[in-house]
Amino acid sequence: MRRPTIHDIARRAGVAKSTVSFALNGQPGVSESTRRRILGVADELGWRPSSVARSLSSAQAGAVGLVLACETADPALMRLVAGFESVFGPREVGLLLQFAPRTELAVYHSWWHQRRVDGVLVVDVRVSDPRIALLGELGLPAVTLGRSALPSVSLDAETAMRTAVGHLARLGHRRIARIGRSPELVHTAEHTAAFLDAARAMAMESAVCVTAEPDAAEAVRRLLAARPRPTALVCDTDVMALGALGVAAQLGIRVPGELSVLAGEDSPLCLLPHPALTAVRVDLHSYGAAAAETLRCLLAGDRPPDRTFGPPCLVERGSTGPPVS
Amino acid sequence: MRRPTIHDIARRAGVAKSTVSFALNGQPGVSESTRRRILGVADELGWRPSSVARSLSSAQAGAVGLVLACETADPALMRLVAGFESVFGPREVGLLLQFAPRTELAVYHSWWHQRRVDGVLVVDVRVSDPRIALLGELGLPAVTLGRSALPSVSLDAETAMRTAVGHLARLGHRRIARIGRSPELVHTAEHTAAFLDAARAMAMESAVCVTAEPDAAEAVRRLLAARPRPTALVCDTDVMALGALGVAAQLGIRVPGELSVLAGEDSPLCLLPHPALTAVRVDLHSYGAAAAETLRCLLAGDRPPDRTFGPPCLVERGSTGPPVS
DNA sequence: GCAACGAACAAAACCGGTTTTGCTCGAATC
DNA sequence: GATTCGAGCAAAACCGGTTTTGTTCGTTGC
Repeated sequence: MRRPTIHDIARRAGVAKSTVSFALNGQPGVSESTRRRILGVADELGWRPSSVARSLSSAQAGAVGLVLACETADPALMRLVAGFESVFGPREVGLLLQFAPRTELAVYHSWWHQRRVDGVLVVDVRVSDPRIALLGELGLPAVTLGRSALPSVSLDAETAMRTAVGHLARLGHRRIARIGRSPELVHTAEHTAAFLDAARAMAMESAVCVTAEPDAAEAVRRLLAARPRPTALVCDTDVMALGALGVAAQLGIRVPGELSVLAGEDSPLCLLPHPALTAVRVDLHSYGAAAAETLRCLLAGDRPPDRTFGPPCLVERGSTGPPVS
Repeated sequence: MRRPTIHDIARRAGVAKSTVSFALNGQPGVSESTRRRILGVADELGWRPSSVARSLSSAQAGAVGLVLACETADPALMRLVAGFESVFGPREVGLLLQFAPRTELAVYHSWWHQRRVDGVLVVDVRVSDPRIALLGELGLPAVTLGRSALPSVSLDAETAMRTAVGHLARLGHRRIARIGRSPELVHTAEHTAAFLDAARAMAMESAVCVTAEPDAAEAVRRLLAARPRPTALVCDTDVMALGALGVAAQLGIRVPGELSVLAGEDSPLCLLPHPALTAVRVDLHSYGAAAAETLRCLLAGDRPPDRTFGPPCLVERGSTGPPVS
């Protein structure tokens, strides 16, 4: 099947191809009758613009990029990506995905040189992240999920942690712990600070934060080996929360009686175990969409304000309850 | 930062831009000394080809597409995608992702018209899938994951189910059940047939297959309400298996004593619960890579043979054991 | 009645590559 | 010594759009 070009339309309508271009783009300089004739022919031929040709002359790639560092199939990421897509998809802006465990910087370089993308979304921002500097240097428009020197959209860690810790406080917990992802992540750092703040505000007896890297189950085991043992555990991700439930089951610790488990993100996974996981729900799809919207603004030439996304809300299920001493 | 073009190189090296193109692409017709000079200048200027310009003249998009129907964040999908990427990423072929719950066909049409992609990968093939017909009609190169009229790579359902059922048979199970995804999926249909075959071959007393749609937990509950109750349950996905463990816990059914649970795919999720899930391991990353490799052949002009990927292997963990009557 | 103007369109340049064609010149052939 | 021939390169066409520049012609103003 041969795809029609504006040249074909021009020939068929008996006009110059520049006229066709003007007519199709609603530019002035074409009489109404000619415009209608051209649109008719274009429709008849089933013409659609070649994104490549348009990109070349407009110097716009018509795509945005996302580089993923981890090969670990984080379910949460997929929902973020779906959120990105909900903004760009309908606008016919492609979403280019690349996995690059250790070569993220090279990918950005490559994309920029090849003019493959108009902008990028950056997830899992680290403290003093080299990507931020590079993107600024290249002048490649970017929006980060998590605060950075670039335009960003971030989660409301304070409210999230106040919600989580407040819930546990109301249930009567006095010794709480939290397990998060790598401490190098801005997300983790912010949530750790917010967790400790909230714990102080609620006058917790103890509040400790540990990292799930490299082995989340081992980290949970160590936490639960402490004496006195924390009676509640806030897990940054739902996967960690599932893991915590597993460790508790293995150690014969009853949930929620002897240990309350709270997931810092909600997803269908939280419904699977018994008891189901109480979670702080963040709408990752909307979060992703908000980031995409911000990038869209940036690409349109505005300087979008940094946004905080939220607030999260608590979804109470069976994995949290009053501590039994 | 201005990006250098071959025109810049040509001016600097004092040659025509066609000569630069030949030199950079290793074409004959350029003397060795000129070629070296041009490569030197290109290197000095930090030149990289514009993918857009190259696409326009070569009539190749330099990208392949993937349309996802489901917004449900299936962790398995991410690993497949990572597998695709492991083939295309290093070759600087972009992976374009689009979520299109009900407009998949429109996306293919649009991509084809816009010349956005050179080919597509199709996941979750359904019986009599309209996408297959459309792709054939458009002549858009495609590889399906799961058998179809198009070039495909599929899983070895027979071996997988023989492995799973054989394991259960050796443990002494006589009444087994299986829960799978939508029966419309080719993947499900093939695994159902293979499961029933294997059950017959092992002279099972009973072997029933149900679908997890729309509510997997409810389906498991119904299965476990049957009398006599099946003593083992094969779950097509690891998420379903987690759900089955949850339901069993809720009903007070001990795993693996009263019910063995086996996951049809392995992932880190299988390690989370206690007992951890015995699984039939399929390397989804390699499976995705095999599909991508097949598409690459197709794009290179070969007609690749349909491949079966496998065989899977059994990873024994705690969720399966001899039935206690 | 003639210059000035603007509407409507054609023609051409451009984006940054690839590919075809054409030209020049030195070496080999007869 | 005139004729091929081919190596090495320049020039131009091309991909399919967008954008700038030119051209024609009817209308308006003085």
